[in-house]
Amino acid sequence: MKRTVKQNNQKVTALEEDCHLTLERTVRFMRVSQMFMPTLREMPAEAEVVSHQLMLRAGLMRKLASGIYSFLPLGYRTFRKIEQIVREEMDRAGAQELLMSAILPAEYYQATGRWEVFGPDMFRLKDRNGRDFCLGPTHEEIFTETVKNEIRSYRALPLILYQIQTKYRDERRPRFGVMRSREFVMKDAYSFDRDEAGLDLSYKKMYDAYCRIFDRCGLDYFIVDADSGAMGGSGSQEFAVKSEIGESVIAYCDACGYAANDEKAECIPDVCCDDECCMGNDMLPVEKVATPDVRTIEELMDFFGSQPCEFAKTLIYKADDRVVAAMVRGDRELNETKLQNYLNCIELEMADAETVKEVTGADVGFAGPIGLKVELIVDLEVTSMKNFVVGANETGYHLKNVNIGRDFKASVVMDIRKIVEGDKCPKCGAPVKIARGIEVGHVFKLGTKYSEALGCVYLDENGKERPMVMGCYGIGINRTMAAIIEQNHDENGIIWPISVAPYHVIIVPVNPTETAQMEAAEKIYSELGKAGVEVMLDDRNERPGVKFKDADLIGIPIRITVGKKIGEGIVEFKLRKTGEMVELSIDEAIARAKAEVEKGLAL
RNA sequence: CGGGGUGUAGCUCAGCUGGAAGAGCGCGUGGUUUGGGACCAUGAGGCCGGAGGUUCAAGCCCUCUCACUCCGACCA
Repeated sequence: MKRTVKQNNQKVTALEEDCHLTLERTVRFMRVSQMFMPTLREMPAEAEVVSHQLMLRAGLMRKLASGIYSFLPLGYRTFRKIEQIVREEMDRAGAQELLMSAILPAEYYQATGRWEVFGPDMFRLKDRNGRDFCLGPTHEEIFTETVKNEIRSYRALPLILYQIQTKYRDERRPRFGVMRSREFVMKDAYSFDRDEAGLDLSYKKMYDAYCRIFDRCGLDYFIVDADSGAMGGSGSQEFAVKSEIGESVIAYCDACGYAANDEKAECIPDVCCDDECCMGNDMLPVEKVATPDVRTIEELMDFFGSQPCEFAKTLIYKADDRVVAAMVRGDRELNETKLQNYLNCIELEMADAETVKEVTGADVGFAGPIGLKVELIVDLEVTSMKNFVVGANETGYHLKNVNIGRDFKASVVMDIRKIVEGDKCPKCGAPVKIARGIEVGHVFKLGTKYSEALGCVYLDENGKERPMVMGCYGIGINRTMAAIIEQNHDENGIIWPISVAPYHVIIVPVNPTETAQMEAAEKIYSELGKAGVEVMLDDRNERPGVKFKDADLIGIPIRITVGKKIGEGIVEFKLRKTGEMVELSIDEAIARAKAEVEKGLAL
């Protein structure tokens, strides 16, 4: 058999494109009277955010322990549909699915040092022989190891592998139901390329697949530049669903489309206020001012009667084993991620009072740059300030008219502040806005961090050994599900997009004791099901109000109500999303339902 | 990991100054109902989170502990 060198931009035939594998096998009929669907009338006390409340109320899931949930039939159907969308789009992008174990031996993590880095966030256990294992919090090491063991030649690259697997992280504070849980399902993909150019192609494929996935899920999302954090690597973007309850803070620009999360967002230095204190003034002589009990910026403002931007604050940090100082304008916040990246440390925290005293010789609140013995990282913006106030490194005193360059020197000047609403966009200069988002997906260019640590190498055309260039790509399935609910609900319950709805249609006979109504309902039920529509029949002997409330709560996109007008052959057709309701003949209702479902799945 | 809050029926919660464990909803049974979470009758359901202590007497007071939850810190 002739061996061919795979290209990252390989061509596939139209037939292959059409027939990309789908594993979907779905029950299409469901009688509500038979269903395990424990809906709750009242709001569960433990739930704070809407998605969490609705997932419990609609009987999608139940809690087993803090941050650990079981999915019930209705919830699991949607869960699997999201998985399936992810699967289809990964397959379409040429990634290959496999499944790694959830329980993993410690040695792989020890090899990259992450056995220690993860710390208590990792669920650890021992086998009967006392060997260390963990429940996998992420799988970079295992994928890398697997590929390392099997791939030798550049001919086998590029390669993208993925799995949809349960992950375990012993979060310090599980929150918001499934949004931050200790057990969750993640799609994680890993790309292996010969070089950076190959990585760029693989990354782009995954990026495009992600856009399709979140579009199909009906989500409104940002794609933002992100910090690659402990993952290491050269570039990273986050897919964040717009939501007030999101834990990612995003700076974005309507003018040019720039978006970055707040850890990453680059800050353009602002000239602090007006010409009064900044522009063209000569440097004034330094003055020492007694400022007893004046420590915070607010107190300083009162004391000096001036603007916060006429101060610079000096923050003392502990970075692993060393102590450093960081300086930002008085009204700014330090971006710890930026500082941490520069310092290349694992732990970064504000120094305790004792350390501050040791380093500055003064109590907390009087730290300043002059005479400090430790490394001093100064924010870019400070360099444009003149004659400003700093701590004197002496309890009870500040210094006035201090100037960088003349009075003290920075070890390094760089952007270390946090972006705020109204700052200049780093791309185009327009004022940026700040929003919150739920991180549902993340793509990273890892580079060779893991392949080098684990010896995942290949032989190139010249027989030379080179580390594979890797990328990794995650999507939180549970979190995506919750995010869809956050963006698609009203006061009555969930409003599923058709693409992920547990069933497409629910048929509600108003009075199940009326044979005419039941017969018509049964007919619609069987015809829709035969046509491939997923359909529920609410055949419970309940009052109509109960059935309507449940139908709304569980968010079935299309409701067909069979009531009194069945004598005239008329039923009611209602869309959950718009509330639009029309009276149609049975056949028209069936046709309309089929059309709506087709439209909803077309994306 | 720090700071708060809450643990009483399946769910949501009340329970006064320490003195016989309650309501609404849900559930079983019989009946009446049937267009937005019905009504009547009747019934089942409790280690008052756990342990210790104070007291003649503890759901209630004290100590410890566990769980859940919120805020913060932390978080590929």
